Amino acid sequence: MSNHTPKSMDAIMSLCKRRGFVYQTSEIYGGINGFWDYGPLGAQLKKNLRDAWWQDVVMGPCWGRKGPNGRPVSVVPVDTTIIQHPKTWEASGHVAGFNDPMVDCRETKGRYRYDHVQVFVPASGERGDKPVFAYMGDTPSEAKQRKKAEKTFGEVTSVALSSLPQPWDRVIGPDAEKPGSLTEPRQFNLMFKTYVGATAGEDDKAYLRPETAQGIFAQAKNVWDTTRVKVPFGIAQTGKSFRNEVTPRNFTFRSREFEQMEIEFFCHESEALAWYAYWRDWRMEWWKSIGLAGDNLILREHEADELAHYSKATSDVEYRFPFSAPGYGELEGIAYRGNFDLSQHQKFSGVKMEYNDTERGEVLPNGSRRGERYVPHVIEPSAGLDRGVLAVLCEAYTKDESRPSPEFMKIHPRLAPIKAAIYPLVAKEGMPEVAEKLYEEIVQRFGRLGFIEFDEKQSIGKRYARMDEAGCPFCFTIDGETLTNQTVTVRSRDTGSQDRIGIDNVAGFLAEKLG
RNA sequence: GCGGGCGUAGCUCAGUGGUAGAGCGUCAGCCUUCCAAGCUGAACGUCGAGGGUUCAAAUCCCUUCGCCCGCUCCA
Repeated sequence: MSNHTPKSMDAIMSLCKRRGFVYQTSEIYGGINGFWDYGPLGAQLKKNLRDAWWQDVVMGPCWGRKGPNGRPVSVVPVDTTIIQHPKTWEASGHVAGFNDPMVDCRETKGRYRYDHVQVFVPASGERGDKPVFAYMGDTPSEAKQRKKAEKTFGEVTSVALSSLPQPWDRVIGPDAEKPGSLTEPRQFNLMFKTYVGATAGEDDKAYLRPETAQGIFAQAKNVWDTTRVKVPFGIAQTGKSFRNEVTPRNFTFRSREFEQMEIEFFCHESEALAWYAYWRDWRMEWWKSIGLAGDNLILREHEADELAHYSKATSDVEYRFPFSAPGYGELEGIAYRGNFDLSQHQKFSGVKMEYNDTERGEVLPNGSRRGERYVPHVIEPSAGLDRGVLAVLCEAYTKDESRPSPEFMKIHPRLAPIKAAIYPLVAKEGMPEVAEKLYEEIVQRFGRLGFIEFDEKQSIGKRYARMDEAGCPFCFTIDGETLTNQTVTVRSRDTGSQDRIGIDNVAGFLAEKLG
């Protein structure tokens, strides 16, 4: 199982196109880098995944399991705008973080964050005409360059590249052999910029959000002021975000426009680590429950040196995509962010982000509590919806040359865009009429979950094969026997097996299988 | 952003200077009482786009866009 050959990404992409899961955006104009559209089946698949998340996170959080405080988990939704006050992104750190100047190396083609490049220079300060040695901290270049520098100068000291005057003719790049290969620093704007107002100028510039999280943080106070929620509780949101990725790559995995499913779960600092572990473990189970079971899915705890400065713990749910194998690509990050974000908004907006927790503090004579005011800590399970769809597609793609349909999609019934197909075995002897009647009943009952197919054309094998590629889990076929004993066959996509059930039991069968 | 590969029908690909092709899919008809994706037929292409060379360009040259792979990046 663990050493199966990776699936072909090309084959998956071909199937996605020809069955209408994913198309390239603006394809008739030659496409545009980093943007993808969903076709009919893809749009429904994506909606089903989003709905599954919403159902399990907002409507019935964590499958009704109690939290570490012994109470049901409480989560409420919001829907915030893509364009927000520009100060939002100053507070969040994105304006700074998304504007990192980079330097390139002409010799090695390497690229480095300008403010992270250090240089070994003589400790004496006497440099003369000799070259100095640039490096990136905590990379192999550090030891290597230090060795060379010490050989040249003896005792060395480290200064920031930015402290040296340009052009850097005598600077040897971190991985280069010759001096003078580093370019001037260049700005990369990773946030999409736009202008608010029809006659807007530079003063009216705004950004398309690079994450949905900040809309939640910015409205957290409104939510606890107006909705009677009590800490601990979560706020959830799905929606589009935008990042001008340097290198969009790997089909839809790194797109410039993408959809997130984010939870910010607010709690008291003393309970935060327990909640962190709770969310981390449940989110992992959730991904398994929608069909990503097996060794392609892992939960990876970040090492201390990998953590953002404000995070006390972070883990990723990762999937082994065909293009990342044998490595993994991130589906969801679960981060304990302290109270960094709310504190930042408090600082930048001047609005107090403190929650008045009336269940804490000393007990007063009348039996109530004095209360405790604090800026809540937050656990952030942040998932990529499009990445989830991609993982589901990759996991579902199955090749079996022994079948009439050598390629088919084993999409979990809960997510499958086509839930069921109703077929007359042949288009005669009254079978189409019976099938149509069943079809109408099934559409009535299950049509809100996904597509229900009806088809009486061509041979039954051809129709089954077509459903295999579309990922439809069950086909119900009306045959001659149906007319005499009121039974139909259920043909299962994954095994090709057939079972007879009563025509009256079809709805019950689907209700059980579709969840 | 750099380097490499690729771009011809919905999909997979053949065609390397001289009338745009195949298989699959799609559609129609036939056949078919459970894999018959079988049979017959049909539709579908400014050969990614723009420019150039040539009597003639899918084919050669330049530019550009997109996809894939490797670097780089991923707050």
